[in-house]
Amino acid sequence: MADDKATADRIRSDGAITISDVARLAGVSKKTVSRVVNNEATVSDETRQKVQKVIAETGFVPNPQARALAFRRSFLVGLVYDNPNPQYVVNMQRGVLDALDNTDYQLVLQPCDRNSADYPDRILSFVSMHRPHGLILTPSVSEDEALTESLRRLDCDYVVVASVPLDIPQRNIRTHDRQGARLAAEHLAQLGHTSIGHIHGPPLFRSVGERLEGFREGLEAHGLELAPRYIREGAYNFASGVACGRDLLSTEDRPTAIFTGNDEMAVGVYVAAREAGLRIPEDLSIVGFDDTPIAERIWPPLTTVRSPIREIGRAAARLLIGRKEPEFSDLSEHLSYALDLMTRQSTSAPLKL
Amino acid sequence: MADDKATADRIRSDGAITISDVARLAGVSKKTVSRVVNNEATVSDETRQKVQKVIAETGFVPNPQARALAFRRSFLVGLVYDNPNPQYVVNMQRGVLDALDNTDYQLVLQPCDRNSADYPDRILSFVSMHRPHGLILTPSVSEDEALTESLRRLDCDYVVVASVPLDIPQRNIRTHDRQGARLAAEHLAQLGHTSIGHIHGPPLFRSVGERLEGFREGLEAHGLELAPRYIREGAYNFASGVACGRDLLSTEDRPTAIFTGNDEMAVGVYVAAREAGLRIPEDLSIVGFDDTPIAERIWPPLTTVRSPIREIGRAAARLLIGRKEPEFSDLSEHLSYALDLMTRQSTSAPLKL
DNA sequence: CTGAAAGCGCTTACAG
DNA sequence: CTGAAAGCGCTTACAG
Repeated sequence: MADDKATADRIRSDGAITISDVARLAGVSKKTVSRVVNNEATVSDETRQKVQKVIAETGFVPNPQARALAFRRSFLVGLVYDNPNPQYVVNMQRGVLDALDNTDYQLVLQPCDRNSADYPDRILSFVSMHRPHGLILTPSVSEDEALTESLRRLDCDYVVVASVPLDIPQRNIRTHDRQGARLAAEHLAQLGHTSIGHIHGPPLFRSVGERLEGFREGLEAHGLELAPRYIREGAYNFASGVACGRDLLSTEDRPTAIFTGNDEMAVGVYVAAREAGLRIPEDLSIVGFDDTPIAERIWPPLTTVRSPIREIGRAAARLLIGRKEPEFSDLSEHLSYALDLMTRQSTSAPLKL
Repeated sequence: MADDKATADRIRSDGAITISDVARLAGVSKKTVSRVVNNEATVSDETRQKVQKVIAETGFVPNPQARALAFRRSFLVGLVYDNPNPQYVVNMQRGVLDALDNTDYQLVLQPCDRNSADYPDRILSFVSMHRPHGLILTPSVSEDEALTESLRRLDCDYVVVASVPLDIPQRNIRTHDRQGARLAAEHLAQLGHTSIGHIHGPPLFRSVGERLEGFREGLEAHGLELAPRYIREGAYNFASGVACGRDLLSTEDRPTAIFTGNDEMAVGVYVAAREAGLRIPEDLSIVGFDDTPIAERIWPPLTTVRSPIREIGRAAARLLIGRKEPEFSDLSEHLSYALDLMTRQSTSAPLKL
């Protein structure tokens, strides 16, 4: 009783309970409390329960800064991205935050630009300064094998999200862009299109090649060809969609359908079609990629390949933190994501069959 | 020489230079190095230069975890938001990241939901656990005075972004939503509209009242009235824009122009107009708010009030970290932001004058 | 203007 | 299975 009061008095006035308080209250050493907190096996059930009881009663939460200093590793998870599409970024963030919810980890943002002078250095200096628990790399940075090698050298854990197998499976969340693009091709082929164009993104993204090849394969499966004169290179943004769309639609034997590497460029093609006096889908069918919100809001609503970005972000974060947390360890079935085709009103059979 | 080698040998093999290394190499105490790093005044020029030279040569970067533990304050800046608009979120993030660039601070994301059961607690427990350098609060969380009071009690610094004066000026970045809405009203009045509707957002946001009142004031300045039967409450999202648009346009004496509280709802009104067989802008003029990317991508491009969100994010972060960094201290002229009207093709004179 | 000691709240390395 | 000591890399509080 008197003892309880005396110990209570020693608890700091700002209300923060420390490991020493818990140790004293439970009548064990700090090291034992540490063992319980870190879920180490070698603690007797009796001791563990005694400590857990005190932790629950006091509301003790270990100080992340102190743990980080001692562990030489912080509780930050870095999300590294160079995707110009805000919707992609937000969805990925949401997925990661879903997984980090109710854990000790915090999400810190690391946008980057592979063309910038300080490109890998900024990321690497974040890593060596802050020693994050790990990094989640999204395309196209995820495809920079020089970067991942540097991370390994710095002993920094990471997960890559990519459309191709890039790293050991335990570090790779795969999206089947090739298969998704094939769905787009089959859809257009089944509608009866034969003159079909494609606007792809910057070749820096490995997904660009995957989508192109998947699309080509899908057409070939229906005896169709993707003619080189119907292929254009865009920049994954709206303006390049407008420009490439104008270009493709200005030729005499223009395509009757266009598949774009993302929704942003598809929306650009809408503008080019309008300028050319072409109705969608009667005169021109359009298929996008990503299923971002604008796909549903624009008129006519855009047929597009759906990529479950939020789920992918969640899986990536779980994979990263799951290496230590046992409850997240069974992820084998989530390492790879198939894509769907969202069929809307921007596609129909071509008029001039 | 032999001495140099001996000291060099003592530097840890993982390449991390510590304050002790710098102190030894510069022939001063750790405390003096600490003074230089933290820009404290009471160091002689000679000593300061000696230390800075060693810091430059060794590439010493103070360990943020150790500093955080000793300072009882981390180098994290939390961005707290409950805005459902991804574009707003991304732009705000970009602005904050602009300001944090080349500083020691990292951005951590704290999305929240004021209707959730763990609403303020999750934020407060982040604060008491991670002791962030400060928080940036955006609408509508920024308007929760119970939250800011709790933050002050926890001795947590913060900056609020809001359309009304909410806190002491040193903690408040203001956006002049009222004035922006007035611009929208004047534009429609000058075009000759007299039956004008308004779809506002959830009253939880103070900006909703500001925009409504500013719009009303702008109309009244032109002798026009905002009739209660032309006012609807939306949810700041696409679906509610469609629903409120349908509702407003289904009446016999429907308005010839609609001002919506954000672009998302404006795009919803496009759908309702299309369903009702109304042409934009000939039969119906629409004005949005925010100037998000969709405003330029949709057809016809949307006239909307532009809010410089990225700049606001930058100013908020500079204000927060500027309390200590002298180079950011002159911010008086950036504490308040006027809005512009982006006039595009969704507005014109009404047909039935 | 400068420094030696103690401390921030944890974990590691070691011992038993 | 458990603990005492030392250490992580800084800053605070104090002394001079």
